[in-house]
Amino acid sequence: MAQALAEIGDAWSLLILRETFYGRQRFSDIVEHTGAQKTVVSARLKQLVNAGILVRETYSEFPTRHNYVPTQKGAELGAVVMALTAWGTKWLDNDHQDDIAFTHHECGHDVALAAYCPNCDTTVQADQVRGGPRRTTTGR
Amino acid sequence: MAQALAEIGDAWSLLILRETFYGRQRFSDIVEHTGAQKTVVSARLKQLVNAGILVRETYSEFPTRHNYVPTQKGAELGAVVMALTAWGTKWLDNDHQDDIAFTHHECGHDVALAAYCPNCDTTVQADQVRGGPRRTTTGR
DNA sequence: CAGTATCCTCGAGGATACTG
DNA sequence: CAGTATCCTCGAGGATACTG
Repeated sequence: MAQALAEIGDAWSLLILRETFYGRQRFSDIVEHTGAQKTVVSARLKQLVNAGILVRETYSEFPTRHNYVPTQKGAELGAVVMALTAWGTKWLDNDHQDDIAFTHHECGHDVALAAYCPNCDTTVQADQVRGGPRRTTTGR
Repeated sequence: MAQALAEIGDAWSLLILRETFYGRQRFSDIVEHTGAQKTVVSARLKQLVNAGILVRETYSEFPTRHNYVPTQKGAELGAVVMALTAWGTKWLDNDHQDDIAFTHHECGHDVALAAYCPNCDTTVQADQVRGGPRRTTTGR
């Protein structure tokens, strides 16, 4: 997890990534919607492209226009965004202006994150989930 | 989500929180296992307690000993930790020394995060999930 | 629009030393 | 052990101006 956090960088990266999920994939859109400085967006975008989380696609040469599109690796950070959004919605008295909705493509309904136990083949309530160090053969 | 990120603070907070999930709830344990400076841990702990994510429990007066225990609000950040860990495991070639395992209390098996559609009453594959702005601003 | 180049400030966090 | 107090450095990011 520490490495995941290092790879993502910081909050700006996640905010930028969310914009690309929305379909806000152009530089100016991202700057406008995240409220970050252009220099910051520029730096994060580079970092995210470098990490293989986004790809830069040039869709117009004259004038120069790029889209920053999530890769598979980037798209799978959607779970992190979902978890964060769900938590914020539940625990923070925020306005939901900028919230992202994740919907089931087939039926159009909102999906939620849930813990799933492959053994019992059921979703598991949070209070039935225990966290602990993963035991490896290499030990401590 | 922006507010959630603000409330959490930064990567250190999440790393500290994970330790408390483990059961590493004492100051020195946290310092040792996160590798953060004592000043940093002290600051983050204060911030997390203040945000209602952790509570400080004194379990010994002489000598002074405290446990930092996740509240319900804090425990529910487990989903964020799970999402981050799962992503790191899949996409980063890391060593899993410090990984946290989340298990189904009833059967002891590992649980995974999944998107769940209440409408269809099924878990939904990632590629069947679409993200979009919640407020109907017509998308573009 | 889509950035890069500079300058400058300010605060986070490392190191170290101290207290209860 | 469980922190707090200081000092100091260094780099992130705001402001502003520039290029293609």
